[in-house]
Amino acid sequence: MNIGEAAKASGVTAKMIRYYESTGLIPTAGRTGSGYRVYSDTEVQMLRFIRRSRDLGFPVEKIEELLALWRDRSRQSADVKRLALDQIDGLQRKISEMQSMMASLQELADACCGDHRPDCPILADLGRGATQRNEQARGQFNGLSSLRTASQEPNSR
Amino acid sequence: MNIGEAAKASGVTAKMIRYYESTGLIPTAGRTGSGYRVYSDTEVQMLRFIRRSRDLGFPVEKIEELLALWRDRSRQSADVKRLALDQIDGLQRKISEMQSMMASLQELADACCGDHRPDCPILADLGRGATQRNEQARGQFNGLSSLRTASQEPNSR
DNA sequence: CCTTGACCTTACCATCATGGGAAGCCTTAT
DNA sequence: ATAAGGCTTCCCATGATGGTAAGGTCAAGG
Repeated sequence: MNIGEAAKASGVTAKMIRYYESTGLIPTAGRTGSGYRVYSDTEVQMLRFIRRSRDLGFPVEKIEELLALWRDRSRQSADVKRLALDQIDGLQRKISEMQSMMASLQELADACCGDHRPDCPILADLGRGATQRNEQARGQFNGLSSLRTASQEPNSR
Repeated sequence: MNIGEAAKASGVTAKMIRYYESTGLIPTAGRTGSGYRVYSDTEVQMLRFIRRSRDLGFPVEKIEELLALWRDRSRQSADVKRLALDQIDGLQRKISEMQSMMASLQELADACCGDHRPDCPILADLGRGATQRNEQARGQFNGLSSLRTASQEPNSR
C-alpha cells in the first residue's frame, strides 16, 4: 500500500501521515526502491487508532501515550482509563467556559431589540469593558480562563 | 500613558497591543520623541472593548466588525445582534461536538474497570478504529466535524 | 516506445492568537 | 554615574492542518 491508499484506508490524510512520521508519532515507513512510502495493514491499523483518538479530541501528545499503552501487552487498564478521564475533564472544562460565554452573550442578545435603531446593550456592555459586570457572580472564583475558542477550525476532513 | 500602563489598565498585554496595532485592528499609537507609544483613555477603552470581546470568544476578525459598529453612530442594532447570535451558534456547535466526544469517552471509561489488568475496552475501541461503532446512531448525519479541540490553550493571562 | 495523467517526494509557507527571548535604547531613582 | 526596569524591534515557537511548487515515478493507452 502506498501513502494514498493508506490514507483512504485509515481516514488520515497523506499529509498528516507524513507529519506524524516526521514528529515520531509513528515509526518511519518502509520505502520502495524509488522512494515511495509503503504501508502494511498493521500500520494502517495504527493510523486508524490515531484517527479515532483525534476524533475523541485527544491531542497528539496524549495519543503517543495511548499508542504506547496499546502496544504494551502488560499495561494496566487503569492507566488507559486515567487518560480517558483526564480527556473528559479537559473537555468539560472547555465546555463550561464556552457555556459561560454563551450565557453572557445570550443575556446581551436578549436585551438587544435588534432593529434599525443604533442603541445596543451589547455594544454598551463591550464598551464598558471591565471584567466584573454580572454582579451576582461576585466572590465566585472561576479559575482557568484559557480558552479563546472562536476560530480554531482545521476544516472539514 | 505608555504601553505598560495601558496594558494594566485594559487587561491586554503589551505584546498583544503591539500585535493588534501591527494587524490594523487598532490605529497606530502616537509616539513620544524617543519612540515610546502613547495611549489616551479613549484608546484604553478600545483595548478594553477588545479584551471583553475576546473573553466572549469572538475571533479578532469579528472584533473588527464589532469595533466598526461601535464607532458608527448610525449603526443598526440588528447588525450587532446578528454578530452576537452567530457567535452563540458557533459556540453551541463546538459545545455539541465536545459533548459528543465526551459521551463516547464516558461510555468507554464506564466499560473499563481501570485496574491492574491489561484488558481495556477503551483501547479495544480505538484499535477497532472505524467510524461507525455506536450502532444505534446509524443513519443520523451529524455534519460538521471541525473541532479538534484538545490542546489549544494560550495559557492563563 | 512514448505520452499523459495521476500519484509520489521534499520543502516551504500560512493559519490564529499568543508567549518567549535577544539586543539595544530610554527613563527614573538612587 | 550607575543600575534597574521599561520600552523598542525582530525573530521564533506553539498545534494540527492545509496549500503550493518543483520535480520524480508509475501505469495505462496510443
